[in-house]
Amino acid sequence: MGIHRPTMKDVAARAGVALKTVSRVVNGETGVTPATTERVLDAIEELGFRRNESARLLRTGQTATLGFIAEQVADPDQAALYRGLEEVARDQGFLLYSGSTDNDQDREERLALSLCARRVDGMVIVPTSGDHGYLAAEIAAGVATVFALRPPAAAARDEATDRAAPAEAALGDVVVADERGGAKAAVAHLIAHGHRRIGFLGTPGVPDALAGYRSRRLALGYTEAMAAAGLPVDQSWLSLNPAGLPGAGVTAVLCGSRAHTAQALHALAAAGQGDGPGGPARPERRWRLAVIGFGDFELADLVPPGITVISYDPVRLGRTAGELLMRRLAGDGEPPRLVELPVALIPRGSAEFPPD
Amino acid sequence: MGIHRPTMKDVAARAGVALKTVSRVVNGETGVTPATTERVLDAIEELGFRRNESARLLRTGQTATLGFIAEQVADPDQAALYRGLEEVARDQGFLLYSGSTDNDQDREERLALSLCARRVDGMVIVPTSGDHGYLAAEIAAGVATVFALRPPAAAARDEATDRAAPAEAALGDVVVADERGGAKAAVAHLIAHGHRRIGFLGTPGVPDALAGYRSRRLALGYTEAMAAAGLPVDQSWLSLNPAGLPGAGVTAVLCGSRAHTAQALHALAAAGQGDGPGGPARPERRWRLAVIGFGDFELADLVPPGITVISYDPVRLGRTAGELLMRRLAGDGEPPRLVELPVALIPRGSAEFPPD
DNA sequence: TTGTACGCGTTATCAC
DNA sequence: GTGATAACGCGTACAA
Repeated sequence: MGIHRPTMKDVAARAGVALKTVSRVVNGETGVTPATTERVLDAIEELGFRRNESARLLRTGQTATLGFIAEQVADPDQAALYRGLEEVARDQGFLLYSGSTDNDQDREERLALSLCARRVDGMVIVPTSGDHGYLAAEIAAGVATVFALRPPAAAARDEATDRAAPAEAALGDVVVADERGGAKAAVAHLIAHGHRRIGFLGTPGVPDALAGYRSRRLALGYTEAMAAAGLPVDQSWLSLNPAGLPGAGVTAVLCGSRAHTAQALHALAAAGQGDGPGGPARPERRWRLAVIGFGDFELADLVPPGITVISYDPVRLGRTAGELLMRRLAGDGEPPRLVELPVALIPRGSAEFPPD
Repeated sequence: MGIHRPTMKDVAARAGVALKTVSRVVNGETGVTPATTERVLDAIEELGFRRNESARLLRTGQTATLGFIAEQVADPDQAALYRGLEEVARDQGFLLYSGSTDNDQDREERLALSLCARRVDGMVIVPTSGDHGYLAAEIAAGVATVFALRPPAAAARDEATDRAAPAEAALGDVVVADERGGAKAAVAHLIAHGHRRIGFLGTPGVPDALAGYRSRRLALGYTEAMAAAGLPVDQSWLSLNPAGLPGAGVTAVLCGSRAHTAQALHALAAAGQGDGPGGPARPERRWRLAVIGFGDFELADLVPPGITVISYDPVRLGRTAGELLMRRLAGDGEPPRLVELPVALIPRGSAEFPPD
């Protein structure tokens, strides 16, 4: 509003000292008489002065600020990632800007450039699928950048060989979860329990969303694990329809996201004995299909028979991203790293039985 | 790093014009020859110039920045709240700082004052239970402030009469969910299904956490609803132990948080027929206790027999908070408002049957 | 111990 | 149309 916040100048005038003396007191520098200090502090108190950090940071050149750009900050995984990043930021005295792209490349670019215009020291970005060339100039100008949960321009990546395109690889560090390894472990788990006809429920065809990237990585691991076991894969198993699950000809299904897990469980519950979630007449017949989901969720152990999931630690992922950022800010000039965090299979019952 | 980002001065030198001309071009002001504009734009391109927003904002006085201070940003409710706030912020061209207090009053104060020192235009705060007098000076200086999910210094509130202490009420607008009304509706729902001995599982004794505040509000509504129905309340029903639930002498229980809902469900599953979540021998006997939770969660409909919850719309709550903030920034000088958003009972099965 | 002069990168007020 | 010059609120050399 029109209210004029007191500045150091005002404080100096009130205390009858020079600007620099106020600055000294505020910054706790030595070389000020206790008496003057007292006068300055009194003036600060009376005026309700609070140093304008923006002005200070303009002068000193560093902002002690990081940016977090997610596809959607409120998404459980990304919120947890944020949490890990915030831990690091807080410990190091950094403040955090945050924003969601909702999977819109223009929005990502606007957000990122806005943050750069405010001179954040670094950014953690959950990238959309688009091109990230617009960042090159900013990164070259010194804005440390870490990509999280997926690499930038994954479309340009050779996902089969897992080798990143050199240009994109040079943009910044990347921290991801090992979805591919997780899918392998899940399929191996199912095979160990006797399953042979295993399907995948996801959206590998959606290029733009984080969920699409994950689906592709999971599908890759799935395909590799099936091939390694010498099992044939019907192409329809890779494009399963939730509603048609019960008659899809598979005895087990790997779900690419929480949403897909929910869809599968709903479809199976509905197909059970037609009696809905109120409790089937023959509950032991309800779980003919083994289910493994990607992404843990609240009370997964209470959904009968307990939902087996592949999960990772998104908080740790965020912490790792933050630490990489800090290393860069400390002057680390090594080439960009790709960090792949392990995933874990959490068996709870929905995948620990043989096929019919 | 040591890299010198080009400034308007550099651009001016390169284009052979004055500083002000560059400023004019950058801001799209009228009165510049197309030829000069061209030269300036070329220089901008060649140098990779990007305006330093911090410097601009220092000069203009407004930062177009809001702050979001949560107990924990990654908490589902608060992440959703953030999302609603971000919608409003984005539409109005504001950037967002965010941070978590982890329920530590000092941390809240440090965060809030840091944001004020950076001259945010407004803040949305999920307050800790402590005193918020430290904010008075900032609010007086023009920082619009909205408290969300709980009022500041709830301890000083007369929770029985629901009247806020005047001093705290004057601090800023407040947006909360009507937990009290939700508890009333839940208890009435249970009574309508024939229940008479109804318990409450929560942590009303924890003063510091958001969960504690919610528990107290829910317990208040619970008590009122029981009294209104002329039903006696055994004091032990207000301090239930999850493990002792099956033998607590109640036929229904209202849970104060997702965590408590989970505890109750686990305890009941364990007590069921001793066969765990794998499926009870007599599933119809497993739900002797009616359960209503506060706070919806993923796949609540898949936990048999479907978990009935009281829920509200945290995204809407965040949007409301953002809109209140915008109204204040637009110059609204009305006395602080208390907005109470309605909650809804979502019946799914766990509370829709009579007592044994 | 304290103060002066200047610069950070931008916008705003005037002249020319 | 264009350009000096001051100003925003603060930090830093260097002088007093």
